[in-house]
Amino acid sequence: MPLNLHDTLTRETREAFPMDGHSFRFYCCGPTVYGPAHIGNFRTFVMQDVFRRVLETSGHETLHVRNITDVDDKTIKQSQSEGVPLKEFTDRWSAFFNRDCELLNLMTPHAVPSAVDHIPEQISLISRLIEAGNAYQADDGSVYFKVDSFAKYGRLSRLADREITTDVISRESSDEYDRDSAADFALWKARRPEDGDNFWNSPWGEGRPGWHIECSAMSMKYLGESFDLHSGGVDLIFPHHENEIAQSESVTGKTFARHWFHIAHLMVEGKKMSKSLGNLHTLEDLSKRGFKPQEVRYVLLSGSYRQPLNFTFDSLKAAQKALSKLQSFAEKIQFQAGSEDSLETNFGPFQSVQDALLSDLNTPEALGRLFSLIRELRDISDEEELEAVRVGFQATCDAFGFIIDSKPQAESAPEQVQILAQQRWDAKQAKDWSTADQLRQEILAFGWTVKDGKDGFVLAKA
RNA sequence: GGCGCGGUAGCCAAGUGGUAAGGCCGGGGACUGCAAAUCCUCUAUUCGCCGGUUCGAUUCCGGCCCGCGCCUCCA
Repeated sequence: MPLNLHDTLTRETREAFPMDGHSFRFYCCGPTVYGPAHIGNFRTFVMQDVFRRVLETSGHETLHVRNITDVDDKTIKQSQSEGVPLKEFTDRWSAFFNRDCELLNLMTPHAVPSAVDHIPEQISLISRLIEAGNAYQADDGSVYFKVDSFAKYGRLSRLADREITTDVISRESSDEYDRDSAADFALWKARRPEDGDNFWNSPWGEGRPGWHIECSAMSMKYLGESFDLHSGGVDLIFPHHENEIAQSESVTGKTFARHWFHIAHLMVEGKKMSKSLGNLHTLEDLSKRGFKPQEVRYVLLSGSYRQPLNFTFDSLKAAQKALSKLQSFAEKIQFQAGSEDSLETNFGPFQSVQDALLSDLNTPEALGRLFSLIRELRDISDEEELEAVRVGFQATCDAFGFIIDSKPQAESAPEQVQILAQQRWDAKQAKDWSTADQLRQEILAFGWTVKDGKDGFVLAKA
């Protein structure tokens, strides 16, 4: 069964398949590294990760590229205000981003190119655009893409016939760059005093690349002039992806990306995330509030990627419970998580879960089926059947990117607490209930709680 | 104004032209010295409002109300 995925360009759900019949090549617009990424950003990256996982658990090979945007107005301004060189600044936030990705169990892309590391490639692309008559240098030294030169401009966003509103005109007049038409966008930005040391030499003088050109240059370098799929948040449809198509196809004359995959935004408590509302959560913030990255991942997968998803603390708590339910199931079937070096492809009894994922990455439907199946499969005792359940559960966890293990790493309690807990257990074995209860209170005073099992106790933070 | 999306139980959220998945919360039960965990079970005569098409619509069409996104560098 193939993976069917909605395509923004055609507005149809189409089969996503590798054009070379072998490896699925796709590009994801990565973060601008000027601060910590928030969970809205990660909704996009988590969905892209699941997309890759669904391909790989279906037996496809992938070639996954995700860039780092490390030069733009924000990175420059922010690094300057901190008095740090741009590279040092962006390296720091790139590392921070990578750490968050690891915490969320995102598979590492096969290539993670950065804009600053690909200045020559971008310059080369711009040169070709000028030669082909699709770009021009304005009086201020900047180079712009001539939107009128690309007939298909606006096809992706369907904004081709949009009117120039007063809003746009006022922005244009306050723009510090000169261009022929308000729709034209910068490929190369001439050096300005406020850019400081952050400029590079080019055939058009000192300056820096515009935003859109980096993704064209890097995607084509690593994936070829024509590749299988391009992805990002919905906000990138216009102008970013529209501009990438114009630049790339003007140069190559070939279809840039065959499939466009866009992820809807995350809302927080029914509202758009914004700094002013104070609802821009990061993994670090949520961790301080006691929530684990995997729980965040679960919430991000609990809604359809094509619809805005409402993030609430209630849903985060629901995710905790739901995951512990999977944990219980894993313990019941004595599941041991395998290595993630290669993903399991045999879903077996969990086939219907994979089917839901293959149906336009319907993660909520897939989760629904997973929980229904768990109820049915938990009482299987035949060892052969049980093994098939374990394998299928592995494939399921691999597809969602969940790490479930039947042996949870218990937080090690202070020695004092462990001694008390052992004493309590001994008292309990001696049926000395009053001593046992008293010790439970003492343990609680240390912030720990005891859970009894058949053969012993487990300590957990209260 | 232009383009686009959505309104499903207390919350999150799927889905279908044929009579509403799943998770959380809540109720009941089993188990349990206590506690927790775990398991079983129950909970929308109804899918924003009003019309239309149809044997039948939450699902298709039209109108209305409400919310949201994008409209030049925000995932």
